[in-house]
Amino acid sequence: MNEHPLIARRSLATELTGRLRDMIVEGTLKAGDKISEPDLCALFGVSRTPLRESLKVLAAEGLVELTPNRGAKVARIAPEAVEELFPIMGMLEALAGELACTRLTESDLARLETMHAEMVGHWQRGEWVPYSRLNRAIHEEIFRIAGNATLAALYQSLMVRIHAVRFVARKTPERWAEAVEDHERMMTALRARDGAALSALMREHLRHKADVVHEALTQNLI
Amino acid sequence: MNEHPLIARRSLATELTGRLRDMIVEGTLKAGDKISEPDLCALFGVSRTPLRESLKVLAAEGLVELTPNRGAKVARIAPEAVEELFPIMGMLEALAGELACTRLTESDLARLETMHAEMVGHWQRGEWVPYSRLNRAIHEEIFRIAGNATLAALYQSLMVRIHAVRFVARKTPERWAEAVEDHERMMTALRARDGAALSALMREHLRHKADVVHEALTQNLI
DNA sequence: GACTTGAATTTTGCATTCATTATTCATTTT
DNA sequence: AAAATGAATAATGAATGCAAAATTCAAGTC
Repeated sequence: MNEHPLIARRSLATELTGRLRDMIVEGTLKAGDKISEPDLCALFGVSRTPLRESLKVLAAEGLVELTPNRGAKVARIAPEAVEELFPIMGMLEALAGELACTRLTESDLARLETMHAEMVGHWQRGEWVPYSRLNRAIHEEIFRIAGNATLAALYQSLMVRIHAVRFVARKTPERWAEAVEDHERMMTALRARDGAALSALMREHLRHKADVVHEALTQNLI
Repeated sequence: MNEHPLIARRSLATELTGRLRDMIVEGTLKAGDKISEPDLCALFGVSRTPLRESLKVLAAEGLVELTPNRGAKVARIAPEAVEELFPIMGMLEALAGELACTRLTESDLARLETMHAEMVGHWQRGEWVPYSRLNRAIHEEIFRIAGNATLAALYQSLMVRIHAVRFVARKTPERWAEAVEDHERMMTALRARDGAALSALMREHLRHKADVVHEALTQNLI
């Protein structure tokens, strides 16, 4: 059925919003950077109208700061804001875990087991980048299994806001081991389909993550 | 100090965003309504540029649906989306309650006691509108006490999304009594500064609220 | 009479233009 | 020389203009 999917048509503003969001998240545009409308217009070859529309959207998302008559800057996330976000994200992860337990199929579990094993392998070999990627993928998979699209989208949007601290969060060996240990416990709870336990574990896992970031933020400022 | 506060300057787009959001939340613009750019421009006496910017922002907030080349409609919230939102809001309320318990001062508690007593009075006299207003105020107060601005803002933005169901949620006498009972228990937990208990209660309270809405949605469609 | 077809009209997306507000930089003043 | 003033320049905010797309509606076909 529906062999010919709708031809996706995006407005320039929508396209720009995505590209700029990527540039901010990937660090091409750094926190605090002034965003010059003329420069970006030249870069993308569009006029100011769609660019300004997308800047307004990014401002609503909290990625850009708009000051009247003074233009746009890439939002500089305050350490306090990060510390406010982590408990929230912890709760969302907890909910995701709880829901995931109620809907988990055998194939879901098998997939998670594979991903988990692979992630642990990367940890054992000290491969930070692929470890991070799988870590992220596992969390996303749990949200997918949870089956609450609004929840997943909300988590995603909060995750984007703290993009700046991703690089800061270089874990010490102890912290890294702690994170892997958290994941081991999470897998145990998943196998038992113990929603309450998984929920609590995921919240604790996020609390640990918050600690890591807090340490990084208080030691060497970004 | 600072007798002359900064003169707040808002762009037309910002002003429009606020006004349109109010119109949608208050029901002046109803869910599913087509939003005609020329009409609204005439209504507010502005050109299309700032109006379009504000529509883009409202679309990002989920209040408006924009279809390429086909204009804007007031977003029609799907029952599934409502059911996805309630567990999320429940978690956020739970977090707010937990945090509030750790920061609650005597004067905070006194204020909540007053509000609660007044709200119960309205319930006893069957005064729905002032009851609702105080109910809302109490929840907002708990978020204020929690001291996490990001959390409060997030809750607020989700609350706005389900504006449409506010009117549906005409409680039956039993449901109304249940809600008041929930609030009684919440006050008890607050007095004892029992964060875990309050957290659980607030989540349950939201679950009840979700039930009321679910009943309304399945019986008579909006 | 219901269903197409296609021109006329309206609406939308984007570029351009104009007015207003910042910013920069040279000049003057202390 | 440092600070203050003001002209020149650049950037932003908003309106207008224009091309492309969608909608409307009347005429034609089955």
